Amino acid sequence: MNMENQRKKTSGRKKIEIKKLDKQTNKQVTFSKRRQGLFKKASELCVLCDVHAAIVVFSPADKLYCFGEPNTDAILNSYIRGTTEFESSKLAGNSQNYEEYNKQYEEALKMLEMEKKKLADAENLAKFCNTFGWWNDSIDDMSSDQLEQFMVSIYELKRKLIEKADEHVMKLHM
Amino acid sequence: MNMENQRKKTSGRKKIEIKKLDKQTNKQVTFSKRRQGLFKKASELCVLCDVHAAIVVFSPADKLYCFGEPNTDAILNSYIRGTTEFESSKLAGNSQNYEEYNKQYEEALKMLEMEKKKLADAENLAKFCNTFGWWNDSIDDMSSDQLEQFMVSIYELKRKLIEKADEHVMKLHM
DNA sequence: ATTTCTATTTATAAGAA
DNA sequence: TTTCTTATAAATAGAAA
Repeated sequence: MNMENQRKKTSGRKKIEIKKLDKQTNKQVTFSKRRQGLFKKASELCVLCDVHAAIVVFSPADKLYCFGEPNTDAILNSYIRGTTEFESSKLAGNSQNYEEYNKQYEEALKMLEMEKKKLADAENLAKFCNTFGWWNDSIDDMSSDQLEQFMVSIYELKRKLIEKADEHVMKLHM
Repeated sequence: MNMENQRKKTSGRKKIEIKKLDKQTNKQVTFSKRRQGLFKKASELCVLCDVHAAIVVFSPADKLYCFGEPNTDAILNSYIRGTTEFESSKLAGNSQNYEEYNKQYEEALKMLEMEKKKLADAENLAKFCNTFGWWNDSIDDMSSDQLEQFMVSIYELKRKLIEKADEHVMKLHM
């Protein structure tokens, strides 16, 4: 390549901020290009992953463009009915707007599970205590054997809990 | 950087043919990545060109993912009606889906709150037990996490204690 | 299922047609 | 509105985590 007199034909791609484009013409061109890119990406996704998808876009001039694999209507029908071939219960997220919401929900569920697990442990301890009737009778009434066994068991449990505590970092109310 | 012994950490991106991926795991990963990319592109398109769009995709596991600007239902509604007006969706199916979803979330939150309350109670019990030396080892030197685990585990004990403990016994210790 | 890392492959902003 | 060119910005395949 003649570096000496080979001027760059273009300034090349420039970084742009993702915000509403001002110039109408530029907006049109960008829409055209990016819509093509979007549909291409969608197509590749469908082929590569063997999945169905549909896209509906309205141009700046309110013209409708759509993509569908196998076809737009089929996909949208599935979505709208939320059933047929696809169960609505498999809904992973209703839209990008719900994503944050969804995350919160998942988070809440996760924490709930952890709490349940903790309570399950407590339940085991309770059963253990019931076995020795500690709460029905007075400690004074326990035989020395029973008492000793009880304490040993409590120690064991406590040790396990301490070990386990290292795995969990719950700061729910700390 | 040491060029001599600085091995490339990855082979880098490879060109791939756009055809159905065979390996299930790879398909899953690719789907996740490309779906994100697709939604991002859609989002950028909507912002840059100030337009509306919606995407519906079913994952390899038949989970539904969707994107919508301003929201999926509105766009699809417009598409179906063949109009450019963006009315709020009146599609019962989806409304129900959302409501059901919302209900589940609220439910989860409510239960989480209850669990939190229980833990708070357990904490009080732990302090109580410690105060009266019910445990041979002091729990003072337990880390907060350990302590919490411990407290959770004796939650059930506390409940039974409150239910069955003799007022007299309690007063003896107090 | 989502995400990290990084070498490469792709997509594209500009400018002009 | 879509296309061409090209320098550069972005997306992402592969391997793990």
